[in-house]
Amino acid sequence: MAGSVNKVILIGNVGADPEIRRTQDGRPIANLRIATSETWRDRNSGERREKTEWHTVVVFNEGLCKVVEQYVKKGAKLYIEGQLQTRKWQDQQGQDRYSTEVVLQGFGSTLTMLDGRGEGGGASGRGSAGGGNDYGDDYGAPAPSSSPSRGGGGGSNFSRDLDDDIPF
Amino acid sequence: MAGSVNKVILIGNVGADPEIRRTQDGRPIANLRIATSETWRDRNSGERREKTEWHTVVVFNEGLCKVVEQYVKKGAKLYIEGQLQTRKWQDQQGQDRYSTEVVLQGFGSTLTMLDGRGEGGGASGRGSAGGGNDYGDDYGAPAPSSSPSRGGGGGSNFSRDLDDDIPF
Amino acid sequence: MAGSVNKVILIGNVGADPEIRRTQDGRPIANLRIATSETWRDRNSGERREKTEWHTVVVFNEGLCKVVEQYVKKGAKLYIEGQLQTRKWQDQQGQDRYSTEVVLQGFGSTLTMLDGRGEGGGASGRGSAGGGNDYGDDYGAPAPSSSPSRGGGGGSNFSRDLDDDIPF
Amino acid sequence: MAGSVNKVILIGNVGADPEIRRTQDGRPIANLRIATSETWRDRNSGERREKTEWHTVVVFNEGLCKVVEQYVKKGAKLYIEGQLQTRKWQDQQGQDRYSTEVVLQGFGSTLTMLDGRGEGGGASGRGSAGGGNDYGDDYGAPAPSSSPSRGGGGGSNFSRDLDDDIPF
DNA sequence: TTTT
DNA sequence: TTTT
Repeated sequence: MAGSVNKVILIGNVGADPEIRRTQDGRPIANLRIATSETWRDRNSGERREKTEWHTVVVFNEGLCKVVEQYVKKGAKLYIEGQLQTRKWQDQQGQDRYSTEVVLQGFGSTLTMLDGRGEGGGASGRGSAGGGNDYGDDYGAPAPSSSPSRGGGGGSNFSRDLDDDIPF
Repeated sequence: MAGSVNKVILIGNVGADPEIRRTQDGRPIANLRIATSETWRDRNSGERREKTEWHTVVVFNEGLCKVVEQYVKKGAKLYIEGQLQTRKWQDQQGQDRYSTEVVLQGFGSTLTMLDGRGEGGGASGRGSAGGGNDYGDDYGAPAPSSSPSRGGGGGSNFSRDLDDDIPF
Repeated sequence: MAGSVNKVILIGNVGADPEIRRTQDGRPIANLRIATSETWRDRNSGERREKTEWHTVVVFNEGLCKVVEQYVKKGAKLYIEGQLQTRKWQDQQGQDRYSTEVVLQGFGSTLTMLDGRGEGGGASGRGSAGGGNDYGDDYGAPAPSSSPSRGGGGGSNFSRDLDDDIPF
Repeated sequence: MAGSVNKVILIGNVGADPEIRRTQDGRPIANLRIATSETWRDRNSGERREKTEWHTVVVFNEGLCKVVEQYVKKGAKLYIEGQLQTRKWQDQQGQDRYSTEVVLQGFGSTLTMLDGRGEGGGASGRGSAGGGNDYGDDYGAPAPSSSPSRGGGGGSNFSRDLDDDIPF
């Protein structure tokens, strides 16, 4: 479909240290749980109320996974830009189940640390994405804020991620 | 949590005529299924490939529900701005299940028709939201593009929606 | 025009303490300068490079102006959601000049503090916008994160701001 | 600055056929004027009012420039995702002037046609950006919806665009 | 200068 | 289940 947009923007806090798994062919996948919350004052009682929403974020991009692995800890405040994706799976009873996740994978996906933790000596913006690979040519301090690399090394992660049916 | 953002932006097509239900106290809730899709060219085969993602959109705002009811039909192209929300429910076996939806409810939620269908004589932007109610003071043709009303009549839909545990 | 979107999202740091002015009829207007920056590694030299962009942000909303006045100081990190607006003015030679600003005024505009400074005892999200006025019914600590109020008191700021030709 | 975001999202109509210029070294730059507008009903008079905002959009990305050149005509409805950028220039009196533009250049920039005009036989989403070049490997119908290519041919446009001081 |  |  021409003219389609699927974008999620979150600013929230990481609920637990991220898990990093690997596909059979060695590519990393990071899983994050991020909380966003709203507070408001109840019209009747005047009490302050809060509602927290938990989001599952899945990072397929190799460069962003490195950032997650090195810098993102429980409690970190992140800016996330990704896409909504619902995947189907079977539970133990063989029933179809669906899980919706915020996926950071291809073009336009970003993860930025907002609380300045873990910065190993240098700031980095998305501009660092200008090279073929955000991190491979980065011999100095790694980048705590970054965008996915594309077209690096043996081909784009993006198209392969869509082609393969990665078991996750 | 101060400093939290939970935002979803979609541009896609409606998969079926919307369903409008009502809560016990008469407020409307509209359900939409929206498809977004990406196409790309496979690196190896050179073939064009496509992946469609389906999103469930739930509209709690009364004014937006009217717009949905009157103008949104199967096939319509929409711009949606809402929030991610996951709700828990029990299946027939009594097991916990979770569904993630794009909710249009409070501040910042928008729904805009992008294909010009169904426009009953007048355009309307989000500026129409300046009044106490987007539609109540709209003596002419209703607005196919709009933002939620707030503070109208007997209280904010928003806080009541969050307070009540609406069975949907 | 039906189907129009004009949205700016910034995360950056405030360059100087904000200025608050007032219109003839007493409504506040806050001006902020916000810096965003990108860093990247030069492909040839391998050096890290940085480019900073400065944005002028104008806050018309009364509630958001209070937040700015009380909490936003030089150096604060903010999340801003507003609209692009270009206004025409005459310089001293009588020549037409144009200035483009990020305006926080009506529906969908937000300002959120991301560094936790200035929080006077309670967090507040956009949910607080559910009432007729975000701050007037806020008997406790004011909210450092908020969305514009609408429809409060003597009418909507939004429509009046658009109707009036405020000299700013 | 770690943790910086500079994003503009527009949906609007193109006011005139785009202009395409070239830098000394042959790279294309497209200029677009895009109108967004809001309509609302005046609180007092009840009249419908409209305000149109004009945006200058500058496309540096080579692939997106091709799309603009081939498909974007006066009147087209576009979705644009870019960055705010203010550049300084001197007028004929030697005075400093500033122009703020929405720049489509590097990571995260997108241009999508929303009205289906000009589509030469095949849809293309941002997924097409998975390859080294969005258009170079596209021997079939060109893509009316696309994302910038990166890392194609003799280096990233992005870093060179930032390095060079392109006279535009 | 667009669009509705 | 949409759209191209």
